[in-house]
Amino acid sequence: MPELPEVETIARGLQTLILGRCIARVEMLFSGSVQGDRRILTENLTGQVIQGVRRRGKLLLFELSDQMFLVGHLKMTGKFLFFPPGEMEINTHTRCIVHFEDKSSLVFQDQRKFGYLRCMNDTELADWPFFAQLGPEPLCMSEQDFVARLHSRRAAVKALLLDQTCIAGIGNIYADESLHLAGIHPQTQGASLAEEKIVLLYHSLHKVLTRALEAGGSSFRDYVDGLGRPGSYQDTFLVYGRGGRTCRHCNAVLEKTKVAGRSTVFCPWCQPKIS
DNA sequence: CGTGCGGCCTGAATGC
DNA sequence: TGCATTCAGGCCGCAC
Repeated sequence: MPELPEVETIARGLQTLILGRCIARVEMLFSGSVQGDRRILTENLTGQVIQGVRRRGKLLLFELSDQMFLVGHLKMTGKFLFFPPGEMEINTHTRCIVHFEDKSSLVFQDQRKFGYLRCMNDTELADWPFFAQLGPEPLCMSEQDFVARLHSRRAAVKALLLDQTCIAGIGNIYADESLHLAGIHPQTQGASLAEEKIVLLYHSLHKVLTRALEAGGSSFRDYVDGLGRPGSYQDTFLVYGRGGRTCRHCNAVLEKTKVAGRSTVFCPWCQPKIS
């Protein structure tokens, strides 16, 4: 499930691979993977040149000519794969192929069909509610802003980390990992957290995201970057996917519960209920 | 408005 | 063995 570090790794990798390439044709193999007008994607992109590949939250933004953007959300199983000329491989999960003029290609695969592509200009992008309502980037926001956003809410702190309008880019893996590092119980209400605890969480989140970026992301299930390479941060998971096993810090048995409808693992000793 | 939960989708893992 | 159930999870839409 690609979160901030994975999507950032994909964006950086694809940037070097497809910058300046000109789109010859966009081929949709499954129309359900397009949001909005499908014809814009298949008809209006021909001749457009890739000007940049960026990330905002978990969104991948391909910047094109004429203030146009090809926007992609990978959700859980989405992948963007680049293939040099003559090397393209497609399978039953291939949803869309962007053919470039030099015969190289960018393929969108998505087993569970949750992910999507959409094409829009800069104004439409800015007016798109999901994009407009995204919270700040965790690696760019200030400590004070982070404290203010969590301290003013009554929901469970884990639900707040997952709320993309509160903070953008965090998913289940990095929520659990950063809460563990900060020693905070995932069910704790934002408003009842001591300010110094929220500051600690801010720095823990920074640490976890930075290390995950250095590791090229996490490949717990099937994440790979634009060249099909997995990340390695899953080797250092402290809690995610480790329910029932022992805490690497104190040897207590890690508990598995549900918070905000998501499977949640935490250490009952390192992350006590009252913080 | 803030919060919580079901549904979407597929395939791997588990249960009987 | 074979069938049925459970689980994973980002985000939308709905109910309270």
